[in-house]
Amino acid sequence: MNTSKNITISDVAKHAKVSKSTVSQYLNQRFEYMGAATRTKIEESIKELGYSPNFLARSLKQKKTFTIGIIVANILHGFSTQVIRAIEDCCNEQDVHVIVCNADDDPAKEKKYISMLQAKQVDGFIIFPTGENTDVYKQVLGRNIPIVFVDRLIPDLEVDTLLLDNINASKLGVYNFVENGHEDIAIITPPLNPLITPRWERLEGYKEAMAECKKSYPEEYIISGQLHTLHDQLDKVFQLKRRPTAILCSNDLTLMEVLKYCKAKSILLPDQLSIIGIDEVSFATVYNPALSTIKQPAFNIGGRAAELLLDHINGKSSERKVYRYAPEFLERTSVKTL
Amino acid sequence: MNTSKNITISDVAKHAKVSKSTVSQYLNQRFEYMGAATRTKIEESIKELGYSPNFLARSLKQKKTFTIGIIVANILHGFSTQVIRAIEDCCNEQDVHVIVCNADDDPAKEKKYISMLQAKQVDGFIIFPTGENTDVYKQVLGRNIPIVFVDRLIPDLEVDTLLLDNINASKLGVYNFVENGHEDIAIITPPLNPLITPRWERLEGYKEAMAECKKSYPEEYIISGQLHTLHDQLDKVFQLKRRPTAILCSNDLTLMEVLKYCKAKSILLPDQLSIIGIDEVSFATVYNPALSTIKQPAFNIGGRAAELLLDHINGKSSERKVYRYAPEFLERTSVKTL
DNA sequence: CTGTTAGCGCTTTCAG
DNA sequence: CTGAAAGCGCTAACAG
Repeated sequence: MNTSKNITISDVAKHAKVSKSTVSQYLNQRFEYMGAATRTKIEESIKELGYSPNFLARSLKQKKTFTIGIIVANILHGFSTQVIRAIEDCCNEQDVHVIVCNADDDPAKEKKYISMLQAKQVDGFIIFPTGENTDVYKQVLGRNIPIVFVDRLIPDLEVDTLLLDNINASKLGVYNFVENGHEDIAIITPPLNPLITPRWERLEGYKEAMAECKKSYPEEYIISGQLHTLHDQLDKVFQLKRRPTAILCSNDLTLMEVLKYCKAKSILLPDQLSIIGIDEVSFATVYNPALSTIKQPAFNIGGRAAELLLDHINGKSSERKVYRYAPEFLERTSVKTL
Repeated sequence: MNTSKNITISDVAKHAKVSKSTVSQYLNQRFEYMGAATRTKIEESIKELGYSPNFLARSLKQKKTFTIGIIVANILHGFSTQVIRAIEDCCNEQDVHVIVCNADDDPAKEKKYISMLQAKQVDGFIIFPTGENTDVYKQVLGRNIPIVFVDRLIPDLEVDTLLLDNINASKLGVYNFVENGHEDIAIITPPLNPLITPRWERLEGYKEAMAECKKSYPEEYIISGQLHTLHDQLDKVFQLKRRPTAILCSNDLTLMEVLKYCKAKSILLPDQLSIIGIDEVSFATVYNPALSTIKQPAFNIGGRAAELLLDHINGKSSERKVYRYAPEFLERTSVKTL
């Protein structure tokens, strides 16, 4: 076993008294036309010298790095981390590496990361897009580097996109409230940026379901804004003479805000307020009361995203399309029957 | 802007009518002795051609990838993800990339990842070691690739190691129980693998604190085992005539198990059982009751780990040592005063 | 079945 | 201030 000095394929070749290319053949498992003796010689030399091949050099030559980049809009969402885990599992099986970057909902950061990863010659991208970098996505695609989008739709781009059936996710929530006798149902969501698909789709689903169920709601019932402003907004809603008896939380982060608020104001769940959250959270079952949630099939989404990307990378490409995933309602005990 | 074909430094050189090396100078910000005219010419050519440099080639030449690898024993611990976030923040500032691998508490997987990352020529490692790969760590060190360990001590290795003062973490918990009048205090921990520092140190802290406080405990109060066996073990403990009134959860995962158990058995917190968890959890403040926790300064640990590693990589090395971090007790309402 | 040769795209002396 | 040339470690024809 060597210390310090890097040992290369030539060293192995010399030691085994063969040429570099023969060693290279060996490394790439092309034993077919190789003498058994040669093979063992090389094997031994590699062991003795403690040689390990330099991926960089190989990648440079092959123009392929066996590495993909993931750019996630906001790593703080449980959904993102679950999807990432699934992608990693899938990629590891095929010995492809994954580099994860968190754009922090900042298009400038996203752009920077895309450039960095391109410079690193990643073979493809899985992106949870911030939405404001269509030109950058186009440029990547123009270089024939495949992309798969997750969670958000980007218009006018021929790219596979996987996301929740958000409309139905919200509907599931509203229906459950209605079935349990609720009339005054509010929704809470992060800022309604039109570029962020799930947000407005989930709101849309809420509106549609409310209409279908013939429930009216004052505009204050659409509680939306930066996380830290939500507390004050909730305050206002709860001072309305027509107080909501139920709130649909459009993601895990807003759910946390509602929980914090209720705790601070000693609002008893579910007696004084019923809640349902879109996105599964780790503590849903152990919370008091157990939280009813609408789960995204994060694992399936991540796995499929990885498969699709890997297929495109390997040329097993098919037509690009949008894949919608059905939400799953997990009924627990945070909705009171009125 | 080009499509498909890769454009290289030579293309830029040609377009700008200078030599490759001049362009290289430009890319590396060595403008000092460069004609202003040349500089603008190159700048424009780069823009026009949509050129972006190939990191791989540069890395191959410079024998430096500006990439570090993180190998985490188990990504499911909230602590791990927090530390990783801190490392990433620190590295991003210096434009170094991070590749994260999850060993899943499996030494074989850890070994495989270390090899892969070495092949990728990472400049250094931050490892949450599984503990059973000392020879591999040595081999890496032998190649002059720096390592920093986090969370777990590896004997006989001259490597910076950052971890919690586990003994005192447990003590903080026990003391708080005792101050609140508890006599029958148990601890719950994952399997007591002697190679996994925090586990036995936390148990040790429990024992010491109990001794200091002159509290006795039957051996059943040391509840330890794989997560899925904990439910049954808790059952046994609660059938003891001397039932514990308090449990110290030695990490976030065991805390979850206790919470699940209490929920299943309708054990009321904190009236029928007081609990404190080591490791902060996202829902600690919103839980009912709010959970008292002992927090690790994950952000500081991660940041410092990155700094130390980057220093070693850049040769600004100092003596290797063990850094201990003080735990922080966050008192909330999951401990009842008897 | 094995060796020779020519690069992959970039950096880096060293001349000019 | 700029260019020529060598080479990082590996792969891939193409001969032999």
